[in-house]
Amino acid sequence: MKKKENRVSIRHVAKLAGVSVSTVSRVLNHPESVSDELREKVIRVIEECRYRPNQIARSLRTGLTKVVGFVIPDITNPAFLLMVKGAEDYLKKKGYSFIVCGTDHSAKEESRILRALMAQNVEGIIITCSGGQRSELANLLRHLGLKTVFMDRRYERIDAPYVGVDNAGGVEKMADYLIETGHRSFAYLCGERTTSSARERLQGFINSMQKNGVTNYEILYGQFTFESGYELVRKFKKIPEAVMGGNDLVALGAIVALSELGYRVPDEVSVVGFDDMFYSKYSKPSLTTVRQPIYKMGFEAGKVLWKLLSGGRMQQKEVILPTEIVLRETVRQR
Amino acid sequence: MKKKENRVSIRHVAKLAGVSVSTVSRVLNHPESVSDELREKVIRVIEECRYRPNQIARSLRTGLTKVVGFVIPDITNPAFLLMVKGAEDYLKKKGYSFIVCGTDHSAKEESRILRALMAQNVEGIIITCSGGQRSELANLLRHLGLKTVFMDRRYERIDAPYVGVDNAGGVEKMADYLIETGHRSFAYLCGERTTSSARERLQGFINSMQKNGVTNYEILYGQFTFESGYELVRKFKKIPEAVMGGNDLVALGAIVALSELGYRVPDEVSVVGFDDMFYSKYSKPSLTTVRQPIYKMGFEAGKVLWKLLSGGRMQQKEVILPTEIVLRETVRQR
DNA sequence: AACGTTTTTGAAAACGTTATCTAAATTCAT
DNA sequence: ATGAATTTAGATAACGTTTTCAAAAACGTT
Repeated sequence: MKKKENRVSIRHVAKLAGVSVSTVSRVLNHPESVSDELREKVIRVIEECRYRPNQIARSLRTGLTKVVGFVIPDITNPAFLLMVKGAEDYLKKKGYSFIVCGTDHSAKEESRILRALMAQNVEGIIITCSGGQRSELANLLRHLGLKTVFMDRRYERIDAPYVGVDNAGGVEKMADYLIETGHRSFAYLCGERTTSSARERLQGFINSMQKNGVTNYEILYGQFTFESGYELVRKFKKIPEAVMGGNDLVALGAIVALSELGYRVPDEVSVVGFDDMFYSKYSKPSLTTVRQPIYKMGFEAGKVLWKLLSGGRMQQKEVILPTEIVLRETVRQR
Repeated sequence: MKKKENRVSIRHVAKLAGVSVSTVSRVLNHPESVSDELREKVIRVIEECRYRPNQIARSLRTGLTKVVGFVIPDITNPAFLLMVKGAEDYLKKKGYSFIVCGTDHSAKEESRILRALMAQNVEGIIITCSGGQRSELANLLRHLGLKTVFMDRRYERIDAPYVGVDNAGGVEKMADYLIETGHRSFAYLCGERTTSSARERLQGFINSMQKNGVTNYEILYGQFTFESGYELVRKFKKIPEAVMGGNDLVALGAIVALSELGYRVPDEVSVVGFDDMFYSKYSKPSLTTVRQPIYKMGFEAGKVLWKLLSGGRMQQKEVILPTEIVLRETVRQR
């Protein structure tokens, strides 16, 4: 049996190549500054003994870990992970690795995670915060001095870049469409108001109502879940001609509650969502909804973080992506 | 403006507390070995200046990073992430942090990721491998000497612990049930045969057929996707009385294909799935399926990895979790 | 009071890199 | 050729910890 599989270090390489440690390091980091002869020799040795620089030692020395963190409310929600994937796809080309953490929607867990990330010396984070405007988060971020970009959900208490979608614009457009197609009474099923997205979407709804002079509407508050949509329907004062879900999940929940109550969708009630999540096109009837570019949002957030990390000054504090309405079967055609 | 927010190091603490660096380190790692007096003084200082040990330096010194990696085929699939969450919930109590990587079902990407993980000096990994029995993976793992546990999908070419569910048993039980309830002809819609789960489930189906002496069945091969279920139905030689999906997604796909073809589920054809994913209970009609304890599987995998990391010898190379059949609306009652 | 034991502390050496600084070698202009 | 300017290479000092080793202090025992 071999002695013990001790990782090969830069020293071994130096010795084998008959050069100094410095030279090997230079070959790795500033190859142009070493003569062709030595460079080739060193490279050969590196490949022969399959040397890989120890990232830990490198980090300690340079202070740079080439790791970024993601903080999202729910590690089990495909939407958040699609964002993460977008950001990763951009950032991995720049040589970064990733730690992704879920907070279970808990502010306390969020703080814990942020500290842990800091102890791991991540260079920066992309965060979709766990709702609320708790000052705790602001203080922590400020104190840790962590480069941060907010994604999908705003956090006003701190001056960091934000990338999201045009929530208000999206539902406003959809509400306009519903009015155009002859719907006259509405219900809006709002998600957690502690999140900026819920507030913005609600605002979009209100904007459309006011702009079009319709007053026959009802707003119910709940969460961004299927169950919430299901329950909220049963609290309607009066069944409206159109119900708008805060996202696809609540819209789907609303649809089954409605059909259990004996209302046919879309013949008697139209229902729309927001997200265009995977399943929406397969549900029966397939869901008319506002599509948001989730992956793209992550990708853009990645870009922004990279700009932050590479020291470039931010020209814009926000990037807001457009949404698109996708027409399917849950809206009655007149 | 302050000088520059230089992180406070163990040296600062030592100086402020009027003790040596060693003592501070000991307070952190072997508190019992330092006198009460000094220990308290040091702890006070640590808290006052909010000192947090630099994990990087610590890792360099000890060779231990307190980080484990997860490698899964698709970072966007809630099922995989629920497993990950299970493992994290166990392992975070032991002080670990996590890197989770998706391979996009690509063996090549998988290799790349494994190397990257190694360069990050993760202490171990939990992997749901990207299908196939490519020797590449075995070689890599062997060469890297990474502590590994396989989750959900077996990989026979290497002698590492495996935690999964009783795939064969689950579908066998379900098939038995379908036979009991009077179904006489079957179709099995198999997922990627490069995965052990697909093979085991198929085997369970065949076991039941043989045991019960039924020969009137058809096996179709595809993927673990909604679309695959949808397409496979159109290739039936003859519509069977019961179709079993390799997972819920393909079952759901089969249901819509079937209803588009004019067959009513469950009155004319029964359909069952495997997984009991989130949406299955809400689909219309709600899906009868085999539930597997996804979160628990991850949790157990976490346990096993921890045993590996803390040097304990594995008493068992495998942990196989039981499945449970959940009866809903897609099976005709006689 | 003298001596061995044990406990508590500090100095210093690692861990594997990169960066700074100086010495040697080369090039270039006279 | 000579000296100045430039390029190339090596020694060495960090980075922030933990651990080893030895010294100092405390404690018993005679």
